[in-house]
Amino acid sequence: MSQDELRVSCGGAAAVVPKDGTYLDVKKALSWKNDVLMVLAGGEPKELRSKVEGDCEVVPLTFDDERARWALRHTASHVLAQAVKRLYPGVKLGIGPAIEDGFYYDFDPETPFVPEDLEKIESEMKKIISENIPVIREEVDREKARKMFSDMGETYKVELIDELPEGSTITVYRQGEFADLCAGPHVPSTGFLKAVKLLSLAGAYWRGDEKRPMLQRIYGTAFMTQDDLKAYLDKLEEVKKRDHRRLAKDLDLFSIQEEGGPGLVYWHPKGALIRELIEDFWRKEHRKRGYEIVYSPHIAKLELWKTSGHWDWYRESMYAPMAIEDVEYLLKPMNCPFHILMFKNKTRSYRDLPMRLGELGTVYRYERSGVLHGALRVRGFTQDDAHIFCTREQLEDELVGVLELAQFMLATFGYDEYECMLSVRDPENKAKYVGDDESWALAQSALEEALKRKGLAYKVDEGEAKFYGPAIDIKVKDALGRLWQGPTIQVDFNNPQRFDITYVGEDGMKHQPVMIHRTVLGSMERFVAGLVEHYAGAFPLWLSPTQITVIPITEKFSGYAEKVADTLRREGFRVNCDLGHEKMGYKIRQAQMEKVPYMLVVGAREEENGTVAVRHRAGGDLGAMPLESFVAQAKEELDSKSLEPLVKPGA
RNA sequence: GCUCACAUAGCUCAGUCGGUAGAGCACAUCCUUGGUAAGGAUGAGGUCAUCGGUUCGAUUCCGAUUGUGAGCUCCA
Repeated sequence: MSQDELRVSCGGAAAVVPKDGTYLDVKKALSWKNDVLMVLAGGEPKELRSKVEGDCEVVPLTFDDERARWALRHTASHVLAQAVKRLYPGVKLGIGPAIEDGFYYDFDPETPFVPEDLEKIESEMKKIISENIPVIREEVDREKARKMFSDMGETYKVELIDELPEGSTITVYRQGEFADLCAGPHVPSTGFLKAVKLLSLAGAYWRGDEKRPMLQRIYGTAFMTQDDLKAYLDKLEEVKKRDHRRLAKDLDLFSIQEEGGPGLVYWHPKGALIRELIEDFWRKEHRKRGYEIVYSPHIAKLELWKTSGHWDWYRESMYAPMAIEDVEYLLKPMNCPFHILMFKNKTRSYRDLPMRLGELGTVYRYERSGVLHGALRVRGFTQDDAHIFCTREQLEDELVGVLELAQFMLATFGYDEYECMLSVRDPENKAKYVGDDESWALAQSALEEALKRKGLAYKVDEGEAKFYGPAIDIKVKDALGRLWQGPTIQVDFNNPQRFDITYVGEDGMKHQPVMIHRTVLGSMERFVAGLVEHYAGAFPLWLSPTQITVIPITEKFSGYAEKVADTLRREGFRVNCDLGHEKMGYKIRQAQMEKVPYMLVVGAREEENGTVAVRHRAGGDLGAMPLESFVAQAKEELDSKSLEPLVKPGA
């Protein structure tokens, strides 16, 4: 082997490339397929177009690898920008990164884009892709880059260059007539893009700062094949089908009324029933674990909110004060001050601790109109709130108890996967937080220990703590793999101080309790909306508003149908007896669309034998079985809060 | 709050290049008595989000307001 050659190995295979060769040469030499987008050389991710730096072991990276995927999509965003520049030369470029499921590019157009423009832009992108333009990386010095982009009128790019730290390598990527300030990496040419699609158009502030100009962002995505792209678009359709706003309307669960005001939820009978069932479950599980359930008012004197610190820290999220007999009152955005007042109502002993006060407390927060979203983000909502007052020594055990409760309740609803975050204070900026180092250390280690004792993996999120203490934030994964804000548990040393609450210890001295703020479900509005999407509207038996529909084949059997329905009602089921004079197929369709778990079809055969022909909304026809047999199995399903149907096909 | 888009019957949506509107589903009545996802007929139902402007005339064009959606930002 000559000195002008480099030896590259890959698994068992090996190749020799010229000394100034690139990984494209390696690709050729090793006959890699075109799905290789990047390589790992000596463990470092490299573009295919970069030079081989020495003898090394390489690993080809395809779309399955996150880095390669991001490179491909990042190139797609450049193609988008190139297409836009070809069609609208006066447009100024913002930034255009790859994101989780695709990419976007921010533009400052002379005249705003309209949705129809996307089609035009997309077909120009396809042209650029078919031209298979090489994507070339180029290092430039700061002055040259600055001049280049200011000559092009790209003022946003110039701003970015000016903010790059001293001594950093500035790179420009060129593809044909188009050039962009960009750190890379990219795929070697535009022809590597096989399936791209532009998805939506939206506003976005320059650098996410609302004081800066609003740019127009075009979102898109890219895959290796049209089939994969289609699968992704189908998934978006599935998400749309499960949308709680759609399903809540179809299933008549809740609404938001224009006449009533934005962000305020109206729970219709069926939605209210689901909520009631969840709340009953919530109360039962809390009482079991030593919680006491309370109610507190909806308004309180402004003075109270000053004491709690809300007036200083939370004012912009609160509804304006109302004057009542010359005293200002505020609608509550949180329940904590009320629970503190209850604690404070009499002298507390260490024997009273831990004191766990729970409340399904309805709070109101002023949310900016643009952030409201169905029942997920609203202005009035009911938190499943609780505050635990305990000693420092009890803190860790209490936190474990909260985690156990949270895990149990979430599992009941079918949420088995979580991501836990430990939100701690920003070590660089301790002034932002109240309380001494010792308290913070104690709180943090208690939270950490509790997570470890429950065997929960977690990530530490610096700077995400509330001003009064560190927290555990749990995100739960739903049936589509999406993450939802779940339980949050916060340790608070601040409010006990502000309200000067104490208990008398064993030593007869006054001590300050620690406070834990915690919610398991979050809010009833958000939780039920999340459940609607998680279950795609098909609630498990115990939560279904109508659990069983009895369908007589003809009116002749309505007597038997009513008898069956009565029996089921006596057994505690929510039953609808469909005596309408439609055909059976029609009634089944109605029940299917209402997502009623069980349909019992009864006709001559059933009446004669005292049976019911059972149909499950997902499992279909289960055949006939004695009514008692159905009742026994369905009761088991109901009482165990089973997520799966437990009624088995009859003989 | 900001950018862009949208607002027609309970729901999903047509439509009017400006002359006060239509379908399917749902609803009501009647006929049909039918074995596992839509039987038939008839009927009722809309100040085309609200308020202004332009016009002989506005649901249609323009403006404002309200609400909704996609995002930015923020959060239970």
